Formats: sequence, C-alpha cells, structure tokens
Amino acid sequence: MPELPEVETTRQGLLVALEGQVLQDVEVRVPALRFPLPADMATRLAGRTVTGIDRRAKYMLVALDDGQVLLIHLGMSGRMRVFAAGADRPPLEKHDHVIFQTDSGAEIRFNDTRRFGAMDLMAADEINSHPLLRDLGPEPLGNEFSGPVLAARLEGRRTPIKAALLDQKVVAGLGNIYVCEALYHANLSPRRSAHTVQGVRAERLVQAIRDVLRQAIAAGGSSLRDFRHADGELGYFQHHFAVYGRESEPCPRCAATQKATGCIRRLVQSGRSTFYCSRWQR
DNA sequence: ATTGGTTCCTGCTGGC
DNA sequence: TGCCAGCAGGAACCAA
Repeated sequence: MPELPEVETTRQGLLVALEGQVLQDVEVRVPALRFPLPADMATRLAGRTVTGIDRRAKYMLVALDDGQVLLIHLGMSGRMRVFAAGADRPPLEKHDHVIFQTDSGAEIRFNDTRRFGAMDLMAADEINSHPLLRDLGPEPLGNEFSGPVLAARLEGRRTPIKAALLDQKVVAGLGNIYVCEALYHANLSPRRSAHTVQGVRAERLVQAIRDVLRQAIAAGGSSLRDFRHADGELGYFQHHFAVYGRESEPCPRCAATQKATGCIRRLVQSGRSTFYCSRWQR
C-alpha cells in the first residue's frame, strides 16, 4: 500500500532513470484508472525531457522541459518498474497500464492491479490550484509541520485521532500503516478524540510521525503484497512494524519489560483495521 | 463544517 | 475440491 515512504522510494528510483531523459514514446494500454487518463496524454508527453521529479504527499510530480507537470498517484497497488537500456524485459503483464520509453532505451512500466492509481497533466503554475493537490495538509517531513500546527488542525474535531490522521487535509501522506505505527510510538490511543490531541501530545505525535516516516524511507518503504522499488527490489520496513499486522502479539515495549502477553489488539475504525497496544496507548 | 457511509477495482482468503 | 462472499485499501463523492 503505497504511502509517503513508498512513494518517496519510487520517486528516487524514477529520478535516477528519468532525469534529463527524453520521453520518446508513451503507450497507454488501459486508460481507465481512478478516472480516465487525459486522452492526449501520450501525445503531450512524446518528445519531452524530464527535468525533475518532486513529491507532494503521495503524489509524484514529474516536471517536463515545456512547463508541463505529469502527476502520478500509485493508489493502493500501483508500481513503477524501470528496465534499463539493454536489460532483459519480461513479457508485459495484465495490469501494465502505461509504458514509457526513453530515447536512451530505458523502459518504465506503470502496473496497477486494482486501478486506484491516477495520472494527470497540468501546467507547472497550476500545481497549487489543482483539485487533487490544493486541499492537502502540510508535508509531515517539512518545516511547516509542528506540534502547534497539528494541534490547530485537530481543534474541534470529534472524530477519532486515527481517522483524523488518515484525512489528507489534516496532514498529507499518511495511510493506514504509518498512522498505526505513529500512534503507537506517541503512546496515543487510536480511539482518542482528535481534539484532545493538543500541547505536548501533539508535539509527541508530530515527532513520532516524522521518526516513523524517516525510518521507513531509509528502509526503502514497506513491501507487504504489491510494493516494489523501481528496480524491482523489496522494501524492508515491514520487518520493523511495532503493531501493524501483529494482532495478539506482544508489542516491542511490553516484550522488553517482560509483561508481554498479546497486548496488541485489532479494531475496525471507519472500515479499516487499526492495530494498537492495549497497555501503552492512552 | 464535519462526519460517516459508499464506491471504484482485483486478487486473495475463509467458510461451507 | 470448488465456489462465492467478504475483505483489503486511497480518496472522491454523497447525504445527513
């Protein structure tokens, strides 16, 4: 499930392959993603040079030499796979929806089993007003994210803190996995009403979010089912999950104090699994 | 304004 | 063994 660390890992892999390269040919095999790909996307991309790739939340923004920006979202099963010039290329798969060829002979395949991914084209000066980007909250790893900023965004919200953190308008880039992990490291119950996370609790949560995201990026993201790096390698942060997917196991801190007996519980909040330590998180 | 529920999609899993 | 219902999940959308 690509969240911020997986998107960042993908961005880094794509940047190595694409920066300064010319998109010689773009083939759209299946345009029906989350919404239809722009009908003229292949035409507008052909012959353009990639000048950079940025990331905003879970979106990659591929900058082109003519002032256009290609927005890419991986949805929940999207992958970008780079095949270097001259490298072996396995046959196209069922869910390889978009194929990019560079003039130096590299190929990039966008594969997305569940088709929740998205792509769009815009002008560089539209980035801040684009419907998918304009309402996003602060970047959790950016300077503008802090305890007071998060606290202000949680003020008056009666929804559980777990649900609030999944809302991309509160803070951008978190998904189910890293929200569970961050709440654990901040000792906060996922059920706690969002508006009660103020002051030192908000500071603690911001620190936990930043720490877990930084560590996950350093580990190349998490590979549960679908996620792979652009070169096909697996991320390994899944081995460092404290609570996610570990129902009825002891959490790391309970294990360390030897008071551990299946302290990790699972509950369902707004239709999604939440994992937490029943002893530490309040 | 905020919040909860529904929907899109496919592949895997569990129950009978 | 085989079938199908249920589930997973990011985020837009709708209704209350």
